[in-house]
Amino acid sequence: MLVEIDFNSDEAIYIQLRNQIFVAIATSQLKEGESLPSVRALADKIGVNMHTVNKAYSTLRQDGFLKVDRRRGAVVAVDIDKLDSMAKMKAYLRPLIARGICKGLSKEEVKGIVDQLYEELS
Amino acid sequence: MLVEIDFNSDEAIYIQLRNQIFVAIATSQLKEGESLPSVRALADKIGVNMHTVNKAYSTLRQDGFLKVDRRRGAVVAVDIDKLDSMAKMKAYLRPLIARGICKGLSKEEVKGIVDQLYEELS
DNA sequence: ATAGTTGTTATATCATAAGTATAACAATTA
DNA sequence: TAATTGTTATACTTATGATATAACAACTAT
Repeated sequence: MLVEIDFNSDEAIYIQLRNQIFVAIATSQLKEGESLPSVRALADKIGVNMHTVNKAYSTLRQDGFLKVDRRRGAVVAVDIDKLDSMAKMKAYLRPLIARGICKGLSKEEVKGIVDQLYEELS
Repeated sequence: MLVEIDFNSDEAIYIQLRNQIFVAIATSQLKEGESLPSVRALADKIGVNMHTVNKAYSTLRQDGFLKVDRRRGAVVAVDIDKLDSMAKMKAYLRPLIARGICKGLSKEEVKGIVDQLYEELS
């Protein structure tokens, strides 16, 4: 699993890290049951503080993407709650779609992008 | 144009404001060429500082949603750049779609939500 | 048993961003 | 002339992100 952090980005490091773990799980680079690097190891690898990685792991655990196994560390364990996931997706999507409509993007164009991303991330 | 700010939200006030203006423009509650409330008036109405509203207006201007006419104040003027808008939409969407795939959402389910939002926001 | 590693928690510090508070400016409007 | 427009400047407080040590209980390996 490769990690690329942009230190000049306006996006928080732990958010960048979380997003890349999303992508890694979606693309099965990280599979269910697989262990993630330890917070200290990953922090050392990408050159950030331990707590920054820990924050990413903590939010991922709270949002049902990881579980902590005392023996194996942080383990990919996706908690499936379809209704909740649909509701969150809709909430996250609303301002984005509104923005797109303002800019004249058609429903078909947006759905085309969704298709591209599913192709890219599945 | 009604504005609702959640002061307990983790989302910045000027971001909440910007998102609601996205929705207002998309739903034609705010039409092309129409004037927005003055920064002072809107700030007073929703109970925040003038500069918070000004920051929302400034980012909207920078991103091509408003223009400033000295005579009429902040005016809705959407700058259409299809390629740029598509690229931004894809960039914003990527981590969201990755998240959805992790949670087992199908391409059809996501596109269904897009349909709902276009219905709701057009 | 000892030493090391796991995630986690607790403080503390620093830098940046968000939000507030006044004040002023040039341009426009009534 | 007086008031309002967006904008800029300065200063302050608060919240958050990131870093830095340090420690803890639970587990692993030697």
